[in-house]
Amino acid sequence: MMKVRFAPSPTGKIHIGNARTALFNALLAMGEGGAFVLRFDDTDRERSKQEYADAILEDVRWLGIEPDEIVYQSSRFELYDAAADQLRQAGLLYACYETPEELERQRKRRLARHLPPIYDRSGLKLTDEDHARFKEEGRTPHWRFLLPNHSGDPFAPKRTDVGWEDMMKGPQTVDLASLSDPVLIRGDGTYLYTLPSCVDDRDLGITHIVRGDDHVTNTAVQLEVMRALGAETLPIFGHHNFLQDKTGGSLSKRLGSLSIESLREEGFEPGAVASLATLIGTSLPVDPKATLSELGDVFTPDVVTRSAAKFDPEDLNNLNKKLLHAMSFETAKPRLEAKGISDGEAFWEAVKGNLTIFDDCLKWWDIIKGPIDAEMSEEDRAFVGEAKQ
RNA sequence: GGGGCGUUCGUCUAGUGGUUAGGACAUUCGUCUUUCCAACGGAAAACACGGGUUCGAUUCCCGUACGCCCCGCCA
Repeated sequence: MMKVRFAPSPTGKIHIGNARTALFNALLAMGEGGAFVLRFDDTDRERSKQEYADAILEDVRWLGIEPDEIVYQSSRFELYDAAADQLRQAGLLYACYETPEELERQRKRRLARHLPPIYDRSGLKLTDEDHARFKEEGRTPHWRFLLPNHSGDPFAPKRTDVGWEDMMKGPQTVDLASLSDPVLIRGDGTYLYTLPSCVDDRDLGITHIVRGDDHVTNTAVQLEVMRALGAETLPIFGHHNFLQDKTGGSLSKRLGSLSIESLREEGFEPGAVASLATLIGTSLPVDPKATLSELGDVFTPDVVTRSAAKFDPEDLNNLNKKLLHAMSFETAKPRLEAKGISDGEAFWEAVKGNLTIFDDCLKWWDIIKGPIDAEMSEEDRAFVGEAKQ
């Protein structure tokens, strides 16, 4: 059975770009009757907060995704410990004692010499005495995974292409010789996301992974970690393009107004947000769909294009407007009642298309809140007033 | 510095060695409607730049520019 996951780290609120990743996964699973796992990557105890996890769950549900399973990585450390031991025994996880400052210096030095800023594996050269001395000094190591980019001599790496068939980008290859051995465990003993992610994807039986294309090189590393852990079958990966703001900048930098939470509070329909998040950056027409299953009917991974797509929040207004226009009173009724409008059918019909003011009202409770009353004609004001009572 | 990916109407995109370069959103005009919205119909709007291959390049090749991503004890 197909099983997908959305794995945010609960260190903040999610925005429309994150929602896109969640939606792609959910829609993929939906088409195959698969399961959706919401996994909180909260191995960073400092920055992870339960309130963010709760907020993300609320956002995901608001978009129409009900997780079949919710997992916190913070409750699974024994599994990661076991995996780390397994790698250590296989000689694939080695201790290093460089400080972040030292590593930074080394990177700069290599860059200055026009060399790729890759870790030189000096940790592998440490003798037992070295380790004992560091231990005596009270220094704790961070641990790196030895990438299989050599034939026997780790100090003589050679081009090693790792490839996979990407659901969205087609055939991909990454040269492991162009990467540093990834740190799996920090000096303080906590895990970076790589190992837990691999362990969980295996143990939870994740079959398909869709995520942003900033992860393409990570995927090569993770495929190797999974192989080293003895995974019998590897997940199928898909990397989607990113959304940019109007100016071509990164979306995460202007999280505020585009967080799912604020869009919800502004009164946008979940269908409008989900439709835009899903359909922008694909070859599909950006048509509002009221439900996830309608989106699922048209979505397949191959419609996602390869380059970043500029995203204009204005489009949300139009989608929302269209959705409201098509919305029946039955569907709208609970929404109206929640706002304290008892006999709302006349009001709803008015909002849907019989009033001049509608053009200015992109969300129906703009009308109720009344800030635009001044722009209304006498007639319209009387009509709305009547409908509201 | 190295590597990867990318660049088609304002935006999201389709597509091709010879096409009127197609669609969607937005824009605009019109029809309908008492009016507005909606609906329907029409219009305007694009192949990043420079070389090369070719009878012919938006398409193939090389280069340039620009953008994004990766090369983190972030995810």
